[in-house]
Amino acid sequence: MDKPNSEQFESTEQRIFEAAHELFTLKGMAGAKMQEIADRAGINKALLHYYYRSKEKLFEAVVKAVIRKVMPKFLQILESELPLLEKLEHFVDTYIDVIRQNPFVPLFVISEMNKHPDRFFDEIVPKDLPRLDFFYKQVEEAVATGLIRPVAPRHLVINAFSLCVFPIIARPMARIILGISAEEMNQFLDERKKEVKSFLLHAIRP
Amino acid sequence: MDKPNSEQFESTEQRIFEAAHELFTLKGMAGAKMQEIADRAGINKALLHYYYRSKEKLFEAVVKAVIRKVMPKFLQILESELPLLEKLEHFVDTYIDVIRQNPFVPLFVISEMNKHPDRFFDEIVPKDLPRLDFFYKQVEEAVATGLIRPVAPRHLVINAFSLCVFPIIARPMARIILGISAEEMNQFLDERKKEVKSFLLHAIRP
DNA sequence: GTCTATATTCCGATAGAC
DNA sequence: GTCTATCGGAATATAGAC
Repeated sequence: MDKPNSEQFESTEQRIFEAAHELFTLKGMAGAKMQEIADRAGINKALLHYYYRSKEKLFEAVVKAVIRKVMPKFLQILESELPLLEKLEHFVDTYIDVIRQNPFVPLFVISEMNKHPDRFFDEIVPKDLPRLDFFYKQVEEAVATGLIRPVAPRHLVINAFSLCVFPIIARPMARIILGISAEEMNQFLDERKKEVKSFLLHAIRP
Repeated sequence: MDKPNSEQFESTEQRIFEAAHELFTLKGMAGAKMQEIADRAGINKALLHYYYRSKEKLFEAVVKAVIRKVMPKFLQILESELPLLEKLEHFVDTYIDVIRQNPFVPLFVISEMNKHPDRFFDEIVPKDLPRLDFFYKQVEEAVATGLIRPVAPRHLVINAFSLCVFPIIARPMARIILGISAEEMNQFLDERKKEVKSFLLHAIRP
């Protein structure tokens, strides 16, 4: 269907996007160069401008896609119909899995959000993001019935995110803090799902 | 003692360093420009090269200073002689305070560590960093005496760091997750010290 | 030590042939 | 749609006067 180039199963535009995604998440907006992106996509620099008008636009496209893909996913888990404790376990399991597979994405998003906070709130974050109303209600009910001790629902959410994300995005720093080898660090992260679930559930038990 | 310039109480070299510190932590190596740094230091671009040979060297100086100043500080708290539970509370209190005053430093360190992990382990991280041997022993004893439930000491350390650091460095993201205003986010972070301490201590109680 | 002026390299963007 | 060639500006770095 396409040009008979050996590896050209995806469209050029798609290949550009993927190369840009990889390099932007790795090096940030200023650090990634158009030439590099073109090289990785296996095309010429001029084509970048043909498909996306400017570096700025290309960057925006990547940021927007990442945000719109990642953010709703985890909020939806929290808003699902699962019972509270299973839900928290499910959240930890899937979240840690996804982040370990894409370790640079969260740090990229956090960095860029800090550099241009206004842009994100005005343009990039989808207006229809799930809110956590159901989750909050579920927590309050669990407190009322004595299933868990009294906890502030918002802090519980952020605690769950923190415990999952931080050790992975700050992996080299964690290695230094713990004073362990790369090998041991891998093992440490392998234990992480079990440990975080245990920690979370113990923290909120009555 | 110096030139009688109105604001020149610190040496030029120092002013350059501080300007560089500010801009590098804010924008990263690629994002900060030499011209900007010179402007903020109130001197000429050429002087940057007189004191520090290149942008690369200036950047290294900043990174090295930040790491060597910040990292030992918190490890020392964990290695202090305080009883375990008070120590954890003290750690949370001071750590959250410091990070809220310098919200960009941890993210900067984490980002740069991810970009050049080897450099850090080889050159930048001080060889005499405190190790957490005493802390680990203290945790094991607390488990043995029944003061706390059985927990993996390393995960406890990283959990404490995660809960303190993440919400502050990922502040805009946290705002989006929680769907709250800037005002409410401030209040949320004000509650944070209390909530983290409570969460940590509940998580490890027998 | 500090400045102005300039060299040099790099990078984003465009023109124009195919 | 894709390429080569090139422009124009920005950023790092140096030369040289004071």
